[in-house]
Amino acid sequence: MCYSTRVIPFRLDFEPGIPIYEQVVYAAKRAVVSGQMRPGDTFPSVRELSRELKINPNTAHKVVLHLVSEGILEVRPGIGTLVAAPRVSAASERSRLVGRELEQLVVEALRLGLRLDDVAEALSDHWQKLNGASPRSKP
Amino acid sequence: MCYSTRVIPFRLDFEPGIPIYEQVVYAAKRAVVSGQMRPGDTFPSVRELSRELKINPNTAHKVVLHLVSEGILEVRPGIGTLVAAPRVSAASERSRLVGRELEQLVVEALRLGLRLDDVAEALSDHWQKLNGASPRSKP
DNA sequence: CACGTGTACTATAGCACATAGTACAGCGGT
DNA sequence: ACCGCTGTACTATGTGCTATAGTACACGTG
Repeated sequence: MCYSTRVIPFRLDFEPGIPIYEQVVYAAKRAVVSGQMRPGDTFPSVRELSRELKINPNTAHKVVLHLVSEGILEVRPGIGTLVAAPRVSAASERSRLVGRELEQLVVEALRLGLRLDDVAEALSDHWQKLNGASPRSKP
Repeated sequence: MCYSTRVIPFRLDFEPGIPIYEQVVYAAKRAVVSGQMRPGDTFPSVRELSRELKINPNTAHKVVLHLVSEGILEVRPGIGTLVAAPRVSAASERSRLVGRELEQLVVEALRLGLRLDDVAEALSDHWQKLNGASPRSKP
C-alpha cells in the first residue's frame, strides 16, 4: 500500500493571538488569489488539513466552512472540496474594503508617520507579487 | 452648580463582533491622526468615556491603557490624560504595516476582483481626507 | 466492502471580553 | 483639611469564542 500525502500548498507558522482557523483561512485565500491554487484544483480534505497542520479536524472543518461561505471553495460531499471559480463579489463587500478597511490602514499608516508614496508603492509591490507580473489594471 | 459635560470628540455606534474597547481605541486613533484631537489636548477621562459611551469604567480604562501603550496618550495620575506628541515609530511597526497588513488588504482586494487603480485611488482619498488637504507626501 | 470524503453532534477546557463593584493615591482648588 | 475630579488596582461573575477530543453517519468511487 502506498500513501500519497500531498503537501498542502501553503505553510503556516501559527502566531499567537490570532485564531488558528483565521490564519489558515488567510493562507488558503492567499494561495488562491496568487494563482498557487486554481479553480478546479482539489483543496486538501478536512482530515488532511488536520494532519498536516496538526490542528483538530473540527478546526479544519471550520476553515473549510469559512472558505465555502466566502465562495472560495465548493463542496462535494463524499468526494472533496474544490477551489471555486471566482464569482462576482457583492458591491457591499467591495465598498467595505475600500471604505472601512482602507481607512483603518490609512489611520495606522498616519499614526506611524508613513508617507502616502511609501504606502502606495508597497501596495503596488504586493499587487504585482500576488497578481503576477501583469496586474489586472493597466496604466 | 453647572455641569460641563464636554462632548467627546468621536461618536460610536458599536458594531457586533468587534470588542468594544477596540472600536473605541480606533475612534480615538482616528480623531488624533485626523487632527480632531491634537497633542496637548485633554483626552476624556475614564469616567467620562464610561458615561458618554455607556461602557464600563474598566473597559474605558482598558482603552486608555492601549492608547498609552501605543504612545498616543500620556497619563498624569490625578490630573488626566493628554494626547501625546507623535513620536518616531518603530521600524518593525512600519514594516509590519507595509508588509503583512497591506498584503492582507491586497489579498482581499484581489479576491473581490478589485483593480489596483481603484484601490490606489481610494487609498489616496482616505489619505487626503484624514491628513488634510495637503498630504505629507508630495509628488 | 473498503477507503476515502464531508458533516453533525456532544462534551470539556481555556481565554478574552465586559460588566459590577470597592478602594486607594494624586492633584488642584477652596 | 476637604472636595471633586483624576488614574489605577483589585476581586468576582457571566458570556461567548476558540480549540480540542471524541463518536457516528452519509456520500462517492473503486
